[in-house]
Amino acid sequence: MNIENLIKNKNLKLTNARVEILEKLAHATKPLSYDELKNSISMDKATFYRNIVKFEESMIINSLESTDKKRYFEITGSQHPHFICTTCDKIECIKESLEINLSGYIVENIILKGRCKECITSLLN
Amino acid sequence: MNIENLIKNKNLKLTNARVEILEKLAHATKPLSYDELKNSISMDKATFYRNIVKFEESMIINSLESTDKKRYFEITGSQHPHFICTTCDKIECIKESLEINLSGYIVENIILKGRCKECITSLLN
DNA sequence: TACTTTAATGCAACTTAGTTGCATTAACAA
DNA sequence: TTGTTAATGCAACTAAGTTGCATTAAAGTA
Repeated sequence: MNIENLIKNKNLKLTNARVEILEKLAHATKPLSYDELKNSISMDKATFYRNIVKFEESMIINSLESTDKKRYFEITGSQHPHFICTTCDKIECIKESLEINLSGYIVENIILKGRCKECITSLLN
Repeated sequence: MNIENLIKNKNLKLTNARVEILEKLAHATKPLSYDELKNSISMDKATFYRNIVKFEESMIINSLESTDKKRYFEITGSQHPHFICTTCDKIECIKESLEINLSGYIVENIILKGRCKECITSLLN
């Protein structure tokens, strides 16, 4: 599925801003914040955030709140857990699946907080 | 361990503000935000947040970021996962332990995001 | 293709959770 | 009791994200 169909299939108007945002997120290997995207996109931040709302309503993207007060955005699909390091604030995608079974709830996202490999190593030195 | 010892054992000065914050958090059944605490505490918000920093450094409390842009604080000890509902923003403590094994990382907190029982029920009606 | 409707956009002003500077006050060790 | 240092209150600030409004552009229709 290409970006244009991703937008059109949700009955959203195809605009440059929407294509730009989804192109960047589709090529990323981890969730990105507005702050990380702003230099490589050309729209106003109001447009960015209004499109983020539309994308989340349509479940094209999902987001998570980090320890640095920013929201991070990611294309939905092949959902996976995320790890947020409380020492360096880095966000990583976790490849291995984590078998959470919690009856009665619908779990959409798993976020683990703690110390990442690099921060554990530098603590030891 | 009472509140006063909790503070003194970390070599923090015993102040009214610190006792107040920890009293409230110790009696809570879920993590609380400044917004939820402000009417039952008597200090300025600057004092509140500066003490939060001290408490987190000393690992007396820990915190999590919710979907409502607020931080929620909780006494550390008997660590357990949390569930944040992406529909109603409610935070719940999860009783059952969730067996996460992720080699190389230190996992300090598990946060599950999704739909809570009440929001699933009201979706069906 | 031109026309029409409605939604998307840019800009600037705003909101609000959390932070900081500074003068004052209180904890606590000697 | 006093002296040192950290904690506090107040007010001003910061920054991620939101909103109002006038303008523009998408896309359905003739």
